[in-house]
Amino acid sequence: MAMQRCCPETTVYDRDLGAEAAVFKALADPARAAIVATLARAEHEVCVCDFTAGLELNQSTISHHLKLLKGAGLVTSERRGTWGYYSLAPSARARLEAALACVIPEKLRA
Amino acid sequence: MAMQRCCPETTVYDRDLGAEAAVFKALADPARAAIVATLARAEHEVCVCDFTAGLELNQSTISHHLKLLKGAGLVTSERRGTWGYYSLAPSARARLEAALACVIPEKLRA
DNA sequence: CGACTGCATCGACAAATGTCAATCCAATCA
DNA sequence: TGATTGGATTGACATTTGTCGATGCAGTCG
Repeated sequence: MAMQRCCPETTVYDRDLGAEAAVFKALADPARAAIVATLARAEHEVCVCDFTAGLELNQSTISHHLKLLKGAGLVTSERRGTWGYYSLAPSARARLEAALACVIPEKLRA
Repeated sequence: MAMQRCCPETTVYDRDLGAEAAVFKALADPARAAIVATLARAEHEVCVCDFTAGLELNQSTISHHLKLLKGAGLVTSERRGTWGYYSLAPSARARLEAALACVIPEKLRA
């Protein structure tokens, strides 16, 4: 007797999700999530010194995380004089929502 | 002259975001994102063999990713006979939405 | 029973990641 | 000008991660 198929076969989602995965990766660290959460709640841009004061991490480590977030396009930075300021990128939430919608679309069974 | 403060100071978000970061980390890999995207679109559970056939990865690698996703609580698995089946966890989308809402709450300026 | 098959687990390994100390750079202050 | 300061960059290092090959195991077929 031939072995029955395991199940009605499913085609694996084949579009490349590298970009979506990259967006999630940007938030896949507690420190970076905290930075973004801070920016999202702030009424104005946030000085780097606030992060170095508030997070229990070395200054260079924080600088590194900020750089990653900026690379992911989730935050923007501006330099005024000696100080550096970071803000949530206007599109940040939309980008996250889009990535989520791509991986787990809202629609329930059609 | 005393150096003026850099800006109105901001308090860093202090709740631990380790759990939220972990959820994002689960999707922070293209292969895992593709697996979840497949499950989210499937009308029924998906056999492991569909993943090994559709993804260009070693069988053991796929098994590893499935394990991570299960550990993150995003998928559920069932074993029937020789075959293994995976489904999207019912709470998967809600968990992601909650994590997103925690990091970047919906509200705009109050 | 014995051969086979689907999937999980283990061991190994290269690559990526998070962290810190040290250094560098530009702007400010005295 | 020279000293100081905020923050970025570099180098080093331990840990984690993604991947594969080999092996193990339970269920199936003959």
